[in-house]
Amino acid sequence: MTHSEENYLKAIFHLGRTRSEAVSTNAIADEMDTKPSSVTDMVKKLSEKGLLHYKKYQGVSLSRMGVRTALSVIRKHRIWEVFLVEKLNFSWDEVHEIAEQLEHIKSEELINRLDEHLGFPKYDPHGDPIPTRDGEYKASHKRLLTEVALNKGGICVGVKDSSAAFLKFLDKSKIALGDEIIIIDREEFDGSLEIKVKNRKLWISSEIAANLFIKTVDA
Amino acid sequence: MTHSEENYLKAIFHLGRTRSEAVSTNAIADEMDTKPSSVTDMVKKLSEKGLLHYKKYQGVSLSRMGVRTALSVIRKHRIWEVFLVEKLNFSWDEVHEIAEQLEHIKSEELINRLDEHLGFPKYDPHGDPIPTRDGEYKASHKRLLTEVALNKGGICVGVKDSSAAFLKFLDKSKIALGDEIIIIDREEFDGSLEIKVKNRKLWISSEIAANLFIKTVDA
DNA sequence: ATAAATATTTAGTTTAGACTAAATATTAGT
DNA sequence: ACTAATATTTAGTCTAAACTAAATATTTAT
Repeated sequence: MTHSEENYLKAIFHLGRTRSEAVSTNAIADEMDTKPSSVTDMVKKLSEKGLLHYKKYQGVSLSRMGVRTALSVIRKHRIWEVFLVEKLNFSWDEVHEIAEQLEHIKSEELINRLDEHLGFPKYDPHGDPIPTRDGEYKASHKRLLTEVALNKGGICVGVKDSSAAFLKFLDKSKIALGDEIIIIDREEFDGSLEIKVKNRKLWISSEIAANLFIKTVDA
Repeated sequence: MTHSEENYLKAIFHLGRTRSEAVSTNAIADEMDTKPSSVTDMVKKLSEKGLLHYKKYQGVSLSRMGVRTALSVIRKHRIWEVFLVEKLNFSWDEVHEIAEQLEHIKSEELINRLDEHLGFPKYDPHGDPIPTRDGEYKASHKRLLTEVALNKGGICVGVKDSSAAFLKFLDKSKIALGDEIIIIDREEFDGSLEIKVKNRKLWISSEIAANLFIKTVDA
Protein backbone atom coordinates (compact mmCIF):
# COMPACT_ATOMS: atom_id res chain seq x y z
CA MET A 1 0.00 0.00 0.00
CA THR A 2 1.30 3.44 -0.93
CA HIS A 3 0.72 6.57 1.14
CA SER A 4 -1.62 7.87 -1.51
CA GLU A 5 -3.72 4.71 -1.57
CA GLU A 6 -4.03 4.85 2.21
CA ASN A 7 -5.10 8.47 2.07
CA TYR A 8 -7.81 7.70 -0.46
CA LEU A 9 -9.19 4.88 1.66
CA LYS A 10 -9.24 7.11 4.72
CA ALA A 11 -11.04 9.89 2.85
CA ILE A 12 -13.61 7.50 1.38
CA PHE A 13 -14.20 5.97 4.78
CA HIS A 14 -14.92 9.37 6.34
CA LEU A 15 -17.18 10.43 3.48
CA GLY A 16 -19.05 7.14 3.60
CA ARG A 17 -19.88 7.69 7.28
CA THR A 18 -21.80 10.93 6.82
CA ARG A 19 -23.62 10.40 3.52
CA SER A 20 -24.95 6.88 3.50
CA GLU A 21 -25.08 6.30 -0.29
CA ALA A 22 -22.06 5.54 -2.46
CA VAL A 23 -19.37 8.20 -2.34
CA SER A 24 -19.05 10.34 -5.48
CA THR A 25 -15.91 11.06 -7.44
CA ASN A 26 -16.26 14.80 -6.91
CA ALA A 27 -16.73 14.44 -3.17
CA ILE A 28 -13.47 12.50 -2.97
CA ALA A 29 -11.70 15.05 -5.15
CA ASP A 30 -12.89 17.84 -2.85
CA GLU A 31 -11.87 16.02 0.29
CA MET A 32 -8.44 15.15 -1.05
CA ASP A 33 -7.80 18.47 -2.75
CA THR A 34 -7.21 16.86 -6.09
CA LYS A 35 -8.94 16.64 -9.49
CA PRO A 36 -11.84 14.30 -10.30
CA SER A 37 -9.85 12.69 -13.10
CA SER A 38 -7.10 11.73 -10.66
CA VAL A 39 -9.73 10.21 -8.42
CA THR A 40 -11.09 8.09 -11.24
CA ASP A 41 -7.60 6.71 -11.88
CA MET A 42 -7.00 5.83 -8.26
CA VAL A 43 -10.46 4.41 -7.73
CA LYS A 44 -9.91 2.01 -10.61
CA LYS A 45 -6.69 0.82 -9.07
CA LEU A 46 -8.20 0.35 -5.62
CA SER A 47 -11.12 -1.47 -7.20
CA GLU A 48 -8.77 -3.87 -8.98
CA LYS A 49 -7.05 -4.51 -5.67
CA GLY A 50 -10.42 -5.42 -4.14
CA LEU A 51 -10.42 -2.56 -1.66
CA LEU A 52 -13.61 -0.95 -2.91
CA HIS A 53 -16.63 -1.47 -5.12
CA TYR A 54 -16.83 0.75 -8.16
CA LYS A 55 -19.24 1.01 -11.07
CA LYS A 56 -18.64 3.74 -13.62
CA TYR A 57 -20.63 6.88 -12.86
CA GLN A 58 -22.13 5.24 -9.76
CA GLY A 59 -19.61 6.20 -7.09
CA VAL A 60 -17.72 3.91 -4.74
CA SER A 61 -18.05 2.11 -1.43
CA LEU A 62 -15.33 0.37 0.52
CA SER A 63 -15.12 -3.42 0.60
CA ARG A 64 -14.68 -5.22 3.91
CA MET A 65 -10.96 -5.23 3.20
CA GLY A 66 -11.05 -1.53 2.35
CA VAL A 67 -12.74 -0.70 5.65
CA ARG A 68 -10.21 -2.79 7.54
CA THR A 69 -7.34 -0.95 5.89
CA ALA A 70 -8.88 2.49 6.42
CA LEU A 71 -9.47 1.74 10.10
CA SER A 72 -5.90 0.60 10.50
CA VAL A 73 -4.66 3.94 9.16
CA ILE A 74 -7.10 5.90 11.32
CA ARG A 75 -6.00 3.89 14.32
CA LYS A 76 -2.38 4.77 13.67
CA HIS A 77 -3.19 8.42 13.14
CA ARG A 78 -5.08 8.72 16.40
CA ILE A 79 -2.61 6.77 18.52
CA TRP A 80 0.21 8.98 17.25
CA GLU A 81 -1.87 12.05 18.12
CA VAL A 82 -2.24 10.81 21.67
CA PHE A 83 1.52 10.27 21.83
CA LEU A 84 2.28 13.77 20.57
CA VAL A 85 -0.06 15.40 23.08
CA GLU A 86 0.53 13.19 26.12
CA LYS A 87 4.23 12.53 25.84
CA LEU A 88 5.65 15.39 23.81
CA ASN A 89 3.32 18.10 25.11
CA PHE A 90 2.09 19.26 21.77
CA SER A 91 -1.22 21.05 21.90
CA TRP A 92 -4.45 19.77 20.46
CA ASP A 93 -4.25 21.69 17.22
CA GLU A 94 -0.58 21.18 16.34
CA VAL A 95 -0.69 17.43 15.96
CA HIS A 96 -2.77 16.75 12.89
CA GLU A 97 -0.16 17.50 10.26
CA ILE A 98 2.54 15.42 11.94
CA ALA A 99 0.15 12.52 12.51
CA GLU A 100 -0.72 12.62 8.80
CA GLN A 101 2.87 11.58 8.20
CA LEU A 102 3.26 9.16 11.09
CA GLU A 103 0.11 7.23 10.18
CA HIS A 104 1.89 5.77 7.18
CA ILE A 105 4.77 4.16 9.07
CA LYS A 106 4.61 0.47 8.30
CA SER A 107 4.90 -1.69 11.41
CA GLU A 108 2.09 -3.36 13.30
CA GLU A 109 4.50 -4.12 16.11
CA LEU A 110 5.34 -0.45 16.46
CA ILE A 111 1.78 0.74 16.72
CA ASN A 112 0.80 -1.97 19.17
CA ARG A 113 3.73 -1.20 21.44
CA LEU A 114 2.98 2.48 21.24
CA ASP A 115 -0.64 1.75 22.11
CA GLU A 116 0.50 -0.16 25.17
CA HIS A 117 3.01 2.55 26.12
CA LEU A 118 0.13 5.04 26.14
CA GLY A 119 -2.09 2.79 28.27
CA PHE A 120 -4.45 1.72 25.46
CA PRO A 121 -6.22 5.07 25.04
CA LYS A 122 -9.85 4.94 23.85
CA TYR A 123 -10.01 8.46 22.41
CA ASP A 124 -7.63 10.75 20.57
CA PRO A 125 -7.05 14.33 21.77
CA HIS A 126 -9.95 15.58 19.65
CA GLY A 127 -12.35 13.17 21.32
CA ASP A 128 -12.55 10.77 18.39
CA PRO A 129 -12.52 7.09 19.27
CA ILE A 130 -9.50 4.95 18.39
CA PRO A 131 -10.35 1.82 16.37
CA THR A 132 -9.18 -1.34 18.11
CA ARG A 133 -6.44 -3.58 16.80
CA ASP A 134 -9.02 -5.90 15.28
CA GLY A 135 -11.05 -3.20 13.59
CA GLU A 136 -13.85 -2.46 16.07
CA TYR A 137 -15.06 1.06 15.62
CA LYS A 138 -18.01 3.20 16.64
CA ALA A 139 -18.19 6.74 15.34
CA SER A 140 -18.66 9.52 17.85
CA HIS A 141 -20.71 12.68 17.71
CA LYS A 142 -20.54 15.98 19.47
CA ARG A 143 -23.45 16.49 21.84
CA LEU A 144 -24.33 18.36 24.99
CA LEU A 145 -23.59 16.58 28.24
CA THR A 146 -27.34 16.67 29.03
CA GLU A 147 -27.94 14.32 26.10
CA VAL A 148 -25.55 11.63 27.25
CA ALA A 149 -26.89 8.42 28.81
CA LEU A 150 -26.01 7.11 32.25
CA ASN A 151 -22.63 5.34 32.44
CA LYS A 152 -21.67 6.68 29.05
CA GLY A 153 -18.97 9.25 28.51
CA GLY A 154 -16.64 10.90 26.09
CA ILE A 155 -14.10 13.65 25.65
CA CYS A 156 -14.86 17.27 26.48
CA VAL A 157 -14.47 19.14 23.20
CA GLY A 158 -16.11 22.53 23.65
CA VAL A 159 -18.47 24.88 25.43
CA LYS A 160 -21.73 26.47 24.32
CA ASP A 161 -21.54 29.40 26.74
CA SER A 162 -18.08 30.91 26.56
CA SER A 163 -18.64 33.65 29.11
CA ALA A 164 -15.84 34.41 31.54
CA ALA A 165 -18.02 33.22 34.41
CA PHE A 166 -18.55 29.80 32.88
CA LEU A 167 -14.93 29.37 31.89
CA LYS A 168 -13.88 30.36 35.39
CA PHE A 169 -16.20 27.71 36.81
CA LEU A 170 -14.62 25.07 34.57
CA ASP A 171 -11.16 26.16 35.57
CA LYS A 172 -12.05 26.02 39.27
CA SER A 173 -13.66 22.59 38.81
CA LYS A 174 -10.58 21.37 36.92
CA ILE A 175 -12.54 20.43 33.83
CA ALA A 176 -10.54 21.08 30.67
CA LEU A 177 -10.82 20.44 26.95
CA GLY A 178 -9.57 16.96 26.23
CA ASP A 179 -10.64 15.48 29.55
CA GLU A 180 -12.71 12.32 29.55
CA ILE A 181 -16.06 12.78 31.32
CA ILE A 182 -18.31 9.91 32.35
CA ILE A 183 -21.88 10.21 33.65
CA ILE A 184 -22.13 8.37 36.97
CA ASP A 185 -25.56 9.40 38.19
CA ARG A 186 -28.47 11.66 37.22
CA GLU A 187 -30.86 13.24 39.71
CA GLU A 188 -34.33 13.11 38.14
CA PHE A 189 -35.65 16.03 40.19
CA ASP A 190 -33.40 18.78 38.81
CA GLY A 191 -31.42 16.98 36.10
CA SER A 192 -28.16 17.51 37.92
CA LEU A 193 -25.38 15.04 37.11
CA GLU A 194 -22.65 13.21 38.95
CA ILE A 195 -19.67 12.92 36.66
CA LYS A 196 -16.23 11.43 36.79
CA VAL A 197 -13.34 13.56 35.45
CA LYS A 198 -9.69 12.56 35.78
CA ASN A 199 -10.65 9.97 38.44
CA ARG A 200 -12.46 12.60 40.48
CA LYS A 201 -16.21 12.52 41.05
CA LEU A 202 -18.31 15.66 41.27
CA TRP A 203 -21.86 16.92 40.90
CA ILE A 204 -22.79 19.55 38.33
CA SER A 205 -26.12 21.25 37.69
CA SER A 206 -28.08 20.67 34.50
CA GLU A 207 -27.32 24.30 33.55
CA ILE A 208 -23.64 23.48 33.53
CA ALA A 209 -24.20 20.23 31.64
CA ALA A 210 -26.27 22.05 29.01
CA ASN A 211 -23.25 24.18 28.13
CA LEU A 212 -20.63 21.47 27.81
CA PHE A 213 -20.07 19.64 24.54
CA ILE A 214 -18.57 16.18 24.58
CA LYS A 215 -17.82 13.72 21.84
CA THR A 216 -19.35 10.35 22.56
CA VAL A 217 -20.02 7.18 20.61
CA ASP A 218 -23.55 6.52 19.37
CA ALA A 219 -25.89 4.46 21.50
CA MET B 1 13.40 16.96 -0.08
CA THR B 2 12.04 13.55 -1.02
CA HIS B 3 12.72 10.36 0.92
CA SER B 4 14.91 9.14 -1.89
CA GLU B 5 17.01 12.30 -1.97
CA GLU B 6 17.52 12.06 1.77
CA ASN B 7 18.58 8.44 1.48
CA TYR B 8 21.16 9.28 -1.16
CA LEU B 9 22.65 12.05 0.97
CA LYS B 10 22.84 9.74 3.95
CA ALA B 11 24.55 7.00 1.92
CA ILE B 12 27.04 9.43 0.38
CA PHE B 13 27.80 10.87 3.80
CA HIS B 14 28.58 7.43 5.21
CA LEU B 15 30.70 6.45 2.21
CA GLY B 16 32.56 9.74 2.35
CA ARG B 17 33.59 9.10 5.96
CA THR B 18 35.49 5.88 5.32
CA ARG B 19 37.14 6.52 1.94
CA SER B 20 38.45 10.05 1.93
CA GLU B 21 38.40 10.68 -1.85
CA ALA B 22 35.28 11.49 -3.85
CA VAL B 23 32.58 8.82 -3.66
CA SER B 24 32.11 6.76 -6.81
CA THR B 25 28.88 6.08 -8.64
CA ASN B 26 29.25 2.33 -8.21
CA ALA B 27 29.91 2.61 -4.49
CA ILE B 28 26.67 4.54 -4.08
CA ALA B 29 24.78 2.05 -6.22
CA ASP B 30 26.08 -0.81 -4.06
CA GLU B 31 25.24 0.93 -0.81
CA MET B 32 21.73 1.82 -1.96
CA ASP B 33 21.01 -1.44 -3.71
CA THR B 34 20.26 0.24 -6.97
CA LYS B 35 21.80 0.56 -10.44
CA PRO B 36 24.64 2.93 -11.36
CA SER B 37 22.50 4.59 -14.00
CA SER B 38 19.90 5.49 -11.40
CA VAL B 39 22.64 6.96 -9.25
CA THR B 40 23.86 9.17 -12.10
CA ASP B 41 20.34 10.55 -12.53
CA MET B 42 19.94 11.36 -8.85
CA VAL B 43 23.42 12.75 -8.47
CA LYS B 44 22.71 15.22 -11.27
CA LYS B 45 19.59 16.37 -9.52
CA LEU B 46 21.28 16.77 -6.14
CA SER B 47 24.12 18.61 -7.82
CA GLU B 48 21.69 21.07 -9.42
CA LYS B 49 20.15 21.63 -6.01
CA GLY B 50 23.58 22.49 -4.63
CA LEU B 51 23.71 19.57 -2.23
CA LEU B 52 26.82 17.98 -3.68
CA HIS B 53 29.73 18.56 -6.03
CA TYR B 54 29.77 16.41 -9.14
CA LYS B 55 32.03 16.22 -12.18
CA LYS B 56 31.30 13.55 -14.76
CA TYR B 57 33.31 10.38 -14.17
CA GLN B 58 34.97 11.95 -11.12
CA GLY B 59 32.58 10.94 -8.35
CA VAL B 60 30.83 13.18 -5.86
CA SER B 61 31.34 14.89 -2.53
CA LEU B 62 28.71 16.58 -0.38
CA SER B 63 28.53 20.37 -0.20
CA ARG B 64 28.27 22.09 3.19
CA MET B 65 24.51 22.11 2.68
CA GLY B 66 24.55 18.43 1.74
CA VAL B 67 26.40 17.51 4.91
CA ARG B 68 23.99 19.55 6.98
CA THR B 69 21.04 17.76 5.44
CA ALA B 70 22.60 14.30 5.80
CA LEU B 71 23.38 14.95 9.46
CA SER B 72 19.83 16.09 10.08
CA VAL B 73 18.51 12.79 8.70
CA ILE B 74 21.06 10.76 10.68
CA ARG B 75 20.12 12.70 13.82
CA LYS B 76 16.46 11.82 13.31
CA HIS B 77 17.24 8.20 12.64
CA ARG B 78 19.29 7.80 15.80
CA ILE B 79 16.94 9.69 18.09
CA TRP B 80 14.06 7.52 16.89
CA GLU B 81 16.16 4.43 17.56
CA VAL B 82 16.70 5.57 21.14
CA PHE B 83 12.97 6.10 21.50
CA LEU B 84 12.14 2.65 20.17
CA VAL B 85 14.59 0.94 22.52
CA GLU B 86 14.15 3.07 25.65
CA LYS B 87 10.43 3.72 25.56
CA LEU B 88 8.92 0.91 23.52
CA ASN B 89 11.33 -1.81 24.63
CA PHE B 90 12.39 -2.89 21.19
CA SER B 91 15.70 -4.68 21.13
CA TRP B 92 18.85 -3.35 19.57
CA ASP B 93 18.49 -5.17 16.30
CA GLU B 94 14.79 -4.66 15.62
CA VAL B 95 14.89 -0.89 15.34
CA HIS B 96 16.80 -0.12 12.18
CA GLU B 97 14.06 -0.80 9.66
CA ILE B 98 11.46 1.22 11.53
CA ALA B 99 13.88 4.10 12.06
CA GLU B 100 14.55 4.10 8.32
CA GLN B 101 10.95 5.17 7.92
CA LEU B 102 10.70 7.51 10.88
CA GLU B 103 13.81 9.46 9.89
CA HIS B 104 11.86 11.00 7.01
CA ILE B 105 9.10 12.56 9.10
CA LYS B 106 9.23 16.27 8.42
CA SER B 107 9.09 18.35 11.60
CA GLU B 108 11.99 19.97 13.40
CA GLU B 109 9.72 20.65 16.34
CA LEU B 110 8.89 16.96 16.61
CA ILE B 111 12.47 15.77 16.68
CA ASN B 112 13.56 18.41 19.15
CA ARG B 113 10.75 17.58 21.54
CA LEU B 114 11.47 13.89 21.19
CA ASP B 115 15.14 14.59 21.91
CA GLU B 116 14.15 16.44 25.07
CA HIS B 117 11.69 13.70 26.06
CA LEU B 118 14.57 11.21 25.88
CA GLY B 119 16.89 13.40 27.95
CA PHE B 120 19.11 14.54 25.06
CA PRO B 121 20.86 11.20 24.46
CA LYS B 122 24.42 11.36 23.10
CA TYR B 123 24.50 7.88 21.57
CA ASP B 124 22.03 5.66 19.77
CA PRO B 125 21.50 2.04 20.90
CA HIS B 126 24.30 0.85 18.59
CA GLY B 127 26.77 3.21 20.21
CA ASP B 128 26.85 5.69 17.36
CA PRO B 129 26.87 9.35 18.34
CA ILE B 130 23.82 11.51 17.66
CA PRO B 131 24.57 14.70 15.69
CA THR B 132 23.50 17.80 17.57
CA ARG B 133 20.70 20.07 16.46
CA ASP B 134 23.21 22.44 14.87
CA GLY B 135 25.16 19.79 13.01
CA GLU B 136 28.07 18.95 15.33
CA TYR B 137 29.24 15.42 14.74
CA LYS B 138 32.21 13.26 15.58
CA ALA B 139 32.33 9.74 14.18
CA SER B 140 32.93 6.91 16.60
CA HIS B 141 34.95 3.73 16.29
CA LYS B 142 34.85 0.38 17.94
CA ARG B 143 37.86 -0.24 20.18
CA LEU B 144 38.84 -2.23 23.22
CA LEU B 145 38.26 -0.61 26.56
CA THR B 146 42.02 -0.75 27.21
CA GLU B 147 42.52 1.72 24.33
CA VAL B 148 40.19 4.38 25.70
CA ALA B 149 41.61 7.50 27.33
CA LEU B 150 40.87 8.69 30.85
CA ASN B 151 37.53 10.46 31.24
CA LYS B 152 36.42 9.27 27.84
CA GLY B 153 33.69 6.75 27.30
CA GLY B 154 31.24 5.19 24.91
CA ILE B 155 28.69 2.48 24.45
CA CYS B 156 29.45 -1.17 25.12
CA VAL B 157 28.93 -2.94 21.80
CA GLY B 158 30.57 -6.34 22.06
CA VAL B 159 32.98 -8.78 23.63
CA LYS B 160 36.19 -10.33 22.34
CA ASP B 161 36.09 -13.36 24.63
CA SER B 162 32.61 -14.85 24.51
CA SER B 163 33.27 -17.70 26.94
CA ALA B 164 30.55 -18.54 29.44
CA ALA B 165 32.86 -17.47 32.26
CA PHE B 166 33.35 -13.99 30.86
CA LEU B 167 29.67 -13.51 30.04
CA LYS B 168 28.77 -14.65 33.54
CA PHE B 169 31.16 -12.06 34.95
CA LEU B 170 29.49 -9.33 32.89
CA ASP B 171 26.08 -10.45 34.00
CA LYS B 172 27.11 -10.44 37.65
CA SER B 173 28.72 -7.02 37.26
CA LYS B 174 25.59 -5.72 35.56
CA ILE B 175 27.41 -4.67 32.42
CA ALA B 176 25.30 -5.16 29.34
CA LEU B 177 25.43 -4.37 25.64
CA GLY B 178 24.17 -0.86 25.11
CA ASP B 179 25.39 0.49 28.43
CA GLU B 180 27.46 3.65 28.48
CA ILE B 181 30.88 3.09 30.08
CA ILE B 182 33.18 5.94 31.15
CA ILE B 183 36.78 5.55 32.31
CA ILE B 184 37.16 7.26 35.68
CA ASP B 185 40.63 6.17 36.71
CA ARG B 186 43.48 3.96 35.54
CA GLU B 187 45.96 2.25 37.86
CA GLU B 188 49.35 2.41 36.16
CA PHE B 189 50.74 -0.58 38.05
CA ASP B 190 48.42 -3.27 36.63
CA GLY B 191 46.37 -1.35 34.08
CA SER B 192 43.15 -1.93 36.00
CA LEU B 193 40.38 0.57 35.42
CA GLU B 194 37.75 2.33 37.45
CA ILE B 195 34.69 2.72 35.29
CA LYS B 196 31.24 4.23 35.59
CA VAL B 197 28.31 2.17 34.30
CA LYS B 198 24.69 3.17 34.84
CA ASN B 199 25.76 5.65 37.54
CA ARG B 200 27.63 2.92 39.39
CA LYS B 201 31.40 2.97 39.82
CA LEU B 202 33.49 -0.18 39.83
CA TRP B 203 37.02 -1.45 39.26
CA ILE B 204 37.82 -3.97 36.56
CA SER B 205 41.12 -5.67 35.70
CA SER B 206 42.94 -4.97 32.46
CA GLU B 207 42.14 -8.56 31.40
CA ILE B 208 38.46 -7.72 31.57
CA ALA B 209 38.97 -4.41 29.78
CA ALA B 210 40.93 -6.12 27.02
CA ASN B 211 37.86 -8.19 26.17
CA LEU B 212 35.24 -5.47 26.05
CA PHE B 213 34.56 -3.49 22.87
CA ILE B 214 33.09 -0.05 23.12
CA LYS B 215 32.25 2.55 20.51
CA THR B 216 33.80 5.88 21.28
CA VAL B 217 34.43 9.12 19.40
CA ASP B 218 37.90 9.79 18.05
CA ALA B 219 40.32 11.78 20.17
C1' DA C 1 -39.20 15.34 -22.83
C1' DT C 2 -35.63 17.71 -24.13
C1' DA C 3 -31.97 21.20 -23.50
C1' DA C 4 -28.72 22.96 -20.22
C1' DA C 5 -25.97 22.19 -16.38
C1' DT C 6 -23.19 19.21 -13.86
C1' DA C 7 -20.56 15.01 -12.99
C1' DT C 8 -17.55 11.58 -14.60
C1' DT C 9 -14.48 9.35 -17.57
C1' DT C 10 -11.00 9.02 -21.27
C1' DA C 11 -6.90 10.29 -23.64
C1' DG C 12 -2.76 12.20 -23.58
C1' DT C 13 1.17 14.84 -20.65
C1' DT C 14 4.19 15.48 -16.71
C1' DT C 15 7.48 14.42 -12.88
C1' DA C 16 10.10 11.41 -9.83
C1' DG C 17 12.49 7.51 -9.52
C1' DA C 18 13.61 3.40 -11.01
C1' DC C 19 15.19 0.20 -14.95
C1' DT C 20 17.90 -1.99 -19.45
C1' DA C 21 20.87 -1.72 -23.18
C1' DA C 22 24.11 0.70 -25.62
C1' DA C 23 27.75 4.12 -25.85
C1' DT C 24 31.70 6.30 -23.96
C1' DA C 25 35.45 7.14 -20.40
C1' DT C 26 38.79 5.60 -17.36
C1' DT C 27 41.98 2.31 -15.41
C1' DA C 28 44.86 -1.77 -15.46
C1' DG C 29 47.77 -5.37 -17.51
C1' DT C 30 51.01 -6.72 -20.52
C1' DA D 1 51.42 2.42 -25.33
C1' DC D 2 47.79 -0.14 -26.53
C1' DT D 3 44.24 -3.46 -25.61
C1' DA D 4 41.10 -5.45 -22.24
C1' DA D 5 38.43 -4.83 -18.34
C1' DT D 6 35.78 -1.91 -15.61
C1' DA D 7 33.20 2.26 -14.52
C1' DT D 8 30.12 5.72 -15.88
C1' DT D 9 26.93 8.02 -18.63
C1' DT D 10 23.30 8.41 -22.15
C1' DA D 11 19.08 7.21 -24.33
C1' DG D 12 14.97 5.27 -24.04
C1' DT D 13 11.29 2.59 -21.23
C1' DC D 14 8.26 1.80 -17.09
C1' DT D 15 5.15 2.80 -13.06
C1' DA D 16 2.74 5.75 -9.75
C1' DA D 17 0.34 9.68 -9.18
C1' DA D 18 -0.74 13.75 -10.51
C1' DC D 19 -2.53 17.07 -14.33
C1' DT D 20 -5.43 19.36 -18.64
C1' DA D 21 -8.62 19.18 -22.19
C1' DA D 22 -11.99 16.80 -24.52
C1' DA D 23 -15.63 13.40 -24.62
C1' DT D 24 -19.52 11.19 -22.60
C1' DA D 25 -23.10 10.25 -18.91
C1' DT D 26 -26.30 11.75 -15.68
C1' DT D 27 -29.26 15.03 -13.52
C1' DT D 28 -32.04 19.17 -13.38
C1' DA D 29 -35.05 22.65 -15.02
C1' DT D 30 -38.18 24.28 -17.89
